[in-house]
Amino acid sequence: MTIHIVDEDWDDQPAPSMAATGLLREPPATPRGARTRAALVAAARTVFERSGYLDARLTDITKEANCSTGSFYTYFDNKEQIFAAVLEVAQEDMMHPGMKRVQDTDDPYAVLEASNRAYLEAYRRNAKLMGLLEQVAHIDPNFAVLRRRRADAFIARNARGIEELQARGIADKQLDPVLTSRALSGMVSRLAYNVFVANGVVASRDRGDGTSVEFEDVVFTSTRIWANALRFHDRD
Amino acid sequence: MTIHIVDEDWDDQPAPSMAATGLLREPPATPRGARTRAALVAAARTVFERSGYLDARLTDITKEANCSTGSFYTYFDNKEQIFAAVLEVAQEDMMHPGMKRVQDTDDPYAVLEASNRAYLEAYRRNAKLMGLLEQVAHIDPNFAVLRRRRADAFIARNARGIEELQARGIADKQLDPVLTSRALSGMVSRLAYNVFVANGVVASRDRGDGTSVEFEDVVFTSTRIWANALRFHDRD
Amino acid sequence: MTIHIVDEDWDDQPAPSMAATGLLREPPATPRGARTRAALVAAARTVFERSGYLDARLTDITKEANCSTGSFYTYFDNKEQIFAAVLEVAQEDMMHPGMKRVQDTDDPYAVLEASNRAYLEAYRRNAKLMGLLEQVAHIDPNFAVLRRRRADAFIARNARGIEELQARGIADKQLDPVLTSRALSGMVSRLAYNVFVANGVVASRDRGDGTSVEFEDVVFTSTRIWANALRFHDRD
Amino acid sequence: MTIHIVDEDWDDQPAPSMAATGLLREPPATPRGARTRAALVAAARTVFERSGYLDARLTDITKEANCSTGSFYTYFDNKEQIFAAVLEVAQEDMMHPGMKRVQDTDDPYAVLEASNRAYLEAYRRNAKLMGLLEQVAHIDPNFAVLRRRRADAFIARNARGIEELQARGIADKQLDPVLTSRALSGMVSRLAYNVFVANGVVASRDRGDGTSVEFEDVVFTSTRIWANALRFHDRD
DNA sequence: CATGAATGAGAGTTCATTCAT
DNA sequence: AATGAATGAACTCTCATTCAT
Repeated sequence: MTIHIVDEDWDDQPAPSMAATGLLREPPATPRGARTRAALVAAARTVFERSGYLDARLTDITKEANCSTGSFYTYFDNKEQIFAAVLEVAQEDMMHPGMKRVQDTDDPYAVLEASNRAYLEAYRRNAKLMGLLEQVAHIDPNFAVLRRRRADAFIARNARGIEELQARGIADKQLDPVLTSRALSGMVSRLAYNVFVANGVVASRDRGDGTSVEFEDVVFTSTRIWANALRFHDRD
Repeated sequence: MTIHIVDEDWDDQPAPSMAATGLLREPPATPRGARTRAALVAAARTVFERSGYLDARLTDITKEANCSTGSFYTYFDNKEQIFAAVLEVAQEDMMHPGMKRVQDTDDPYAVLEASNRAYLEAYRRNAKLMGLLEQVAHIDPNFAVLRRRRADAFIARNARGIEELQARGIADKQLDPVLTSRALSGMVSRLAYNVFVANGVVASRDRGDGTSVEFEDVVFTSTRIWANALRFHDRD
Repeated sequence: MTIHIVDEDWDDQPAPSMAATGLLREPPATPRGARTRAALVAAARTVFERSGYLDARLTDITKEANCSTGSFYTYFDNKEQIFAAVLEVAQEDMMHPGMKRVQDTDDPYAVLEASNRAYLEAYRRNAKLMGLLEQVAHIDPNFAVLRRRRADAFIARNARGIEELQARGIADKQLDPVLTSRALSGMVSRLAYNVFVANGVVASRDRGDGTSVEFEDVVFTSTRIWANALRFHDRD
Repeated sequence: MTIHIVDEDWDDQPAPSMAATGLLREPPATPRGARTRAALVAAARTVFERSGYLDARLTDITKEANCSTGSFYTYFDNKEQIFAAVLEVAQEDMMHPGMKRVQDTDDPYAVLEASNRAYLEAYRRNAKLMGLLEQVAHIDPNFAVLRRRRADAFIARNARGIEELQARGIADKQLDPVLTSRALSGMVSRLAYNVFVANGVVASRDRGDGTSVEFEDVVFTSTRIWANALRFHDRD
């Protein structure tokens, strides 16, 4: 079975992703240029994660990269574009999280679980950046579109997975596959955001309690809700 | 049964709401003052919904309200504070959406559905504002906290509902009530956002397809997923 | 002998003083008015002493006086004018410090000392206000003139005293009476400022040592320097 | 002998001077930058002397320096900081007034006189700026502290001089060295202020008389009062 | 006389972007 | 390619003063 649960935010189709953000420039010609560009992107990630997208000033980035203001414009047009470049780099890790796909089993629950775990691990690993993307998607329509595109691709695929399961009599036939896919995919990514991002940003300053949730609990609950929602158990 | 499905964003406990944003000033002493203040809040909502939080200039608001910049500062300290006031006003509508609570039935499914429908209707009615809140919560930590607080109250309540159902043998006992509540509440509010807000913002400019989702489908799917996830049907 | 050492800042000729600051308005007609005006002046002193002249906002004063902004303009034209009114009131105390004039003695040193002590006591008593006047005289030319006029009157009188002593062979005849009067009067008022005002404002935040000077030491040193400078001792 | 009469305002210990105002930024990297910065400082001095500290607008300064508002902030944080820079430059001249120190003589009176003359000449040369500093010290606590620190260093040194003279039997032993140093140092600087600054500011608009004091008279009187106060003459 | 809302010119400050070196 | 100074439009916020009630 091919269900790849989840992910409104990332897919592994690199093609459309950056087209959305618009035309990264052609790569630097000289190795020196490549080095500078890379330094800028790395610095940008650092600064964005430290200060947030809005508060990051271009000069913060160039300072962090040990280069001049002018050099920035040799490689990027503006903040938006370098943020896209940061995403580009991180995408690698989000996309190929090295999850040993549980392909050998036919147990849908096991597949679901593996998929969720892989996603949540990647999310946790890139939590700061995911938070950033969330922020930026709410600020810059271009990134909202980007985010949306990726999500839609995922949703579509999961929707096909659901359909398949329905056809095989394993999943609740009353559910609309697309809408259900949207709902459940969104559920996991939102939960990931709440647990891995917001807990760090919001909760820490606000709560005294130990509301930290165990990672395995998140995996288990996400998976079980998916499975329940689709009524896997009814097979039995 | 007392489950009041969902809502990460609003609850009907007025107390903590504005305390978070801090101290609205004492209300105007004269009717004239009250009128001006109200005009400003209304203008603010208009401008915010038109331009978004970040692009809204204070002068846009005063212009819209037909008053001077100075008057703005008679009633508010800054953009943040007037946004809180806008929320304050809208809260009313979100809180008491006039849902005829299905109290006469003991059917958990019916209760769930009524609750979801009421929530989704209110969300749709205030879609622009909800989108705004989402944006601002990602920009201003104060509003992130505000949003979080409200959500937590809701989640806690729904968690108790779930526990109760578990005790009565109606709901899947394997699920952690709090985490499940978080996941499912988040699912509905995220879905609402995607359907009522993002579709307007993102889709319109980007999609040619008729991705508009029928309202009733959203109600049905949300409810069914909730019910399935908790395994209501197992009773039968 | 008639020497009345010191004071660049105050004299007992009330007449010219306020003319300089310009026309306090005619006093309120009704007793209620008088009360409001008095409240404003008292409040102004409080606020000025708390925040300094520049940082004192008119609304701070009216708030402190429990009256409306509008009322302020019933009695004063602006901040300058109410400050003049504050000075007017305090002048009383600076002018008639209840010093039992040592008239019965012919010992110039004793007279000097009594005069200095009386001045320094009054200065210390009104230290905050004196500091304020110093500040304002450096900001508003009108008050610089006011201050100058008062000082000049004093200097002139002391100059006459010095002349007299020179004539009697008690004081150094090489000294120009007016310039000497200026120098020595200025010395005492500056010392008073440094000890009673600046020590509180500047030193406290900056020094850990106990640089507080004993009041009697100030009296003694001032007096002895005056006496030495004029060469009283040469008589012996 | 080592007495270096007077000066509450300036000393030649460069160390603590600017530390007080805090952290001038690192100097411009290019000559062009250095030119702009210098132009700004010069313009600032002009504008400050023309309009006073309070009335000087940042745009007045940039206009005078023929540069944009932005450039100002390339080199300074605010008005306070550029004022410190103006002082920094002028300090040079106040510190090393080219006074041919009368080192060859052991006559305390001659030393005193030379010292006073040098100080008063420097004061007169920088009269406008000294008036400015006086004003600013009464407005901005940072500069009050700065002024105080410098004065204290001077006072301490002169106090040691007085002590030495007392030990050698040349100066009145009844006087407390520190307090006396304070009083007499203050006397000269205040006199200088009155004669060189206030006469220009206040008198011009207010007096018709020819109150202009001869420079040599000021030197003579200051010196003689110092000498008398310490009872140099008693040696004879 | 008292009230307090309304006014609006004008100040400081930020920072993305340009461009001469 | 790299530098970093220069730019200036744009924005927020203050507060003395006015005036209708």
